[in-house]
Amino acid sequence: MNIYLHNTLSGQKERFVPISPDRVTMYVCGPTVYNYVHIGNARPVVVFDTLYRLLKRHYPEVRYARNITDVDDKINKAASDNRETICELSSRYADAYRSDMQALFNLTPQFEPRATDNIGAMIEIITTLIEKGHAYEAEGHVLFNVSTDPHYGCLSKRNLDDMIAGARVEVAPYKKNPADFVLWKPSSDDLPGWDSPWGRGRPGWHIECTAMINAHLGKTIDIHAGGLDLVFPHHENEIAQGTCAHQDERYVNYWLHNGYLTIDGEKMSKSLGNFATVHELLQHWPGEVLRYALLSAHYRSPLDWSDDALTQARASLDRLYGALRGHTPSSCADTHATAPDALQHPLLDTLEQHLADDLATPQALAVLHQLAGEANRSSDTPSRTQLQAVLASAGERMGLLTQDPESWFKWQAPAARDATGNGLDDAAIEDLIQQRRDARKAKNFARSDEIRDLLKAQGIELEDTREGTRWTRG
RNA sequence: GGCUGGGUGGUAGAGUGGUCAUGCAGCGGACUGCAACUCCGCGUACGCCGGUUCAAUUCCGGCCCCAGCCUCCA
Repeated sequence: MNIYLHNTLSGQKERFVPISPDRVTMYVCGPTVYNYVHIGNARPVVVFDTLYRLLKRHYPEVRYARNITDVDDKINKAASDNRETICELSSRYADAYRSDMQALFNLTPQFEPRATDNIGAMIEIITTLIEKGHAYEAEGHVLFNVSTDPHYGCLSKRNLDDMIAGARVEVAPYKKNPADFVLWKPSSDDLPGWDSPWGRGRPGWHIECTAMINAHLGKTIDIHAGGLDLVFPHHENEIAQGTCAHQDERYVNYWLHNGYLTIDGEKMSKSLGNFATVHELLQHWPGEVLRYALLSAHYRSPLDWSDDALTQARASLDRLYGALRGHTPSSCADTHATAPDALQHPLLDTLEQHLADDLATPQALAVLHQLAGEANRSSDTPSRTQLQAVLASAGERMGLLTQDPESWFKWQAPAARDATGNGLDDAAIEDLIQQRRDARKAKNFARSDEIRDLLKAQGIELEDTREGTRWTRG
């Protein structure tokens, strides 16, 4: 099966052909850790985690790196505002980021490089760039000279003249060209800094990714992904550095960019302040609902984030998990990722084809619902069990449906749990259900309904089945 | 000003030159002590104006509107 990906470089969907058939290299731009990440920051992680899962099924090895930027002026400012050290602050939010991403059912990449662990590699590249005449030193800074790169602008499809005409480029007096960007800048004593040939200083934003890619994945990699807002200037500058440092060797073959999350049609961003953090959302919603919502639109389209979208995502997952009820997930669920032939069903191939077609997740989700319908309709137990296994495996390809269905239905929001006295615990619920069962046996339906209404007032929904009464926390 | 995307039914969101997306919500029916779950059935859409065509939501042209990038942002 061929995999097709939309490459920002060509503006077209292309067949994916890795440099080596045995090993795919992939790098996703991670966050700057000066705060909790918002759900928009999680979109590329979830989307490209889905790509990672797809690639793992088709290639023997996928080397996946997702960086953490832990040196940045925003971090310096936040730490100073909080009166804590830069290291304390960045470590805390890096940990929060990892746990947030895990809560969204993202697999952990092989490499999670931190900028501050790779300063040496950055200094090396900067030195090379100076030697080759692509960078110059000025007033303690080292700048990349964009006019030495004839291809500058190839990713974002713009030329230098346009950018200068835009007149929004910061024009520092020491720049040869207004579009030149900083590779290294001086640090005063109160700021984090490292010794370098150009004095004590710290790296500019763009150089870290290039250095870490070179260090962990190689000079030329297959896939580099991130949010649309990184196309310019971040990735454009990376290409300039990466190719100029290596004799014009290609830096990245496939550039992938996800669209924005919006709120009321407006881009969610830290600077606008219209964001919801993953940390906060997880107090009210299961992580899987957030993941489903993020996958419900194609990754390159804008996706409007709202409570209604989350409510719909949850209802959709209720349906899918409802079809899985009574099915015990296999103890080694992740074998599905490496053994795609373990289960056979035409819809599994359909699902795989959708995912291989530039991550058509909305269509893939539709396949999940088709499978759920088939499972619900099947009357005999063996075929139902088989369909449930297929559905679970299909869901797992997208990082969904990996939980025990009963746990899904009994999930209680941390926010509700903390508000004591509000939520009934599981034992109290089971006890009331037992009382209701007795009442029903005695045909005391008034009492039975009374208990059901009482539970409903607490957000607990009951379902009477042949095997007994199930309940769901609404 | 330059450059990108996009406008689909109540809603979210795919897709296609002439037959079905799918979910949620809604309506009718079956099931149920009554419900819930589930199943069966139902609905209507493609920004505006032209053009090409036997046929356009889908192709072409124009227009309107929206979002984004050009500055830190996934």
